[in-house]
Amino acid sequence: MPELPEVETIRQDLLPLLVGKRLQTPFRHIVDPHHRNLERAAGDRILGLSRRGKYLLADLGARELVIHLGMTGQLAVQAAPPPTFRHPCVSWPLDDGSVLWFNDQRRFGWLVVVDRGDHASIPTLHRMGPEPLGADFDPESFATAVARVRGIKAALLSQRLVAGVGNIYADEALHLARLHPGRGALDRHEAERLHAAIRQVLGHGILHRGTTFKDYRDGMGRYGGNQAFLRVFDRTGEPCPVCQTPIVKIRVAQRGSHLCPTCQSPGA
DNA sequence: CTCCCGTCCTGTGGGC
DNA sequence: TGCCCACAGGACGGGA
Repeated sequence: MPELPEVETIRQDLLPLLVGKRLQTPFRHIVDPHHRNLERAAGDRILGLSRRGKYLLADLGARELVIHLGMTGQLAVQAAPPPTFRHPCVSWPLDDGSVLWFNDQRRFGWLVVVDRGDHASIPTLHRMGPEPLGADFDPESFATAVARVRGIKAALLSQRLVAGVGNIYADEALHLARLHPGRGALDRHEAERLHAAIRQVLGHGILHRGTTFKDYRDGMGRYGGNQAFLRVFDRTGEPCPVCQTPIVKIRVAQRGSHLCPTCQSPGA
């Protein structure tokens, strides 16, 4: 499940392989409504590769290629398809003989060409909250926002309070901030703890080149390294790194949620 | 408008 | 051993 650190790692890997190259006619290996208007970008040159939350944005000048990797999406830029790409969805030749390969086992990923900056057809991107590692993700605005929420984990996953947090880093940040995922409105101190925790877990995730829980690979097909540093995610029954209480897994916001029942008591 | 929940998809693993 | 089914989850969209 690529979240902000994984997508940022892929962006850094692919940037030098894509910028300056011209997209040719894409080949669709499968029919999927998640892959929209790709033919519109045939002939466009890739001018830049940026990231917004979990979305990759390839700047095509008048247009933009928007990529969301979903659960299992993988990208590679090379002449032949990586042998591990057993579910190829789109292969997109570039003008230097290399190919942008998109592989997606569970097909929750999105590939969409839009007019540059026109995100109206992509609701989550359109309403995306501030970049967590940017200056406009400030504690004051965040505290105001989380003072109104019904469930803090659902709010984090919505992308509207802050960009790029998914299930893994939500659990990690909530544990670091000592907040139960089912908590409602947060007070000022709690909000400041969570704000700092989000920055820390995402920053460390990038430094470790992402978390490979199962499927994630970087832009060169390599595993991430952050899984060795996870505090609670997928550590059910293992001791809390703070107090040694066994980590439990519960359902919050329709998602599996890992937490320490001592550090993250529901009432605190 | 917001909130909640079903839907999409396939590999995996537990139960029998 | 082999089969079946529940489960995993990001974003969307329909209904309340």
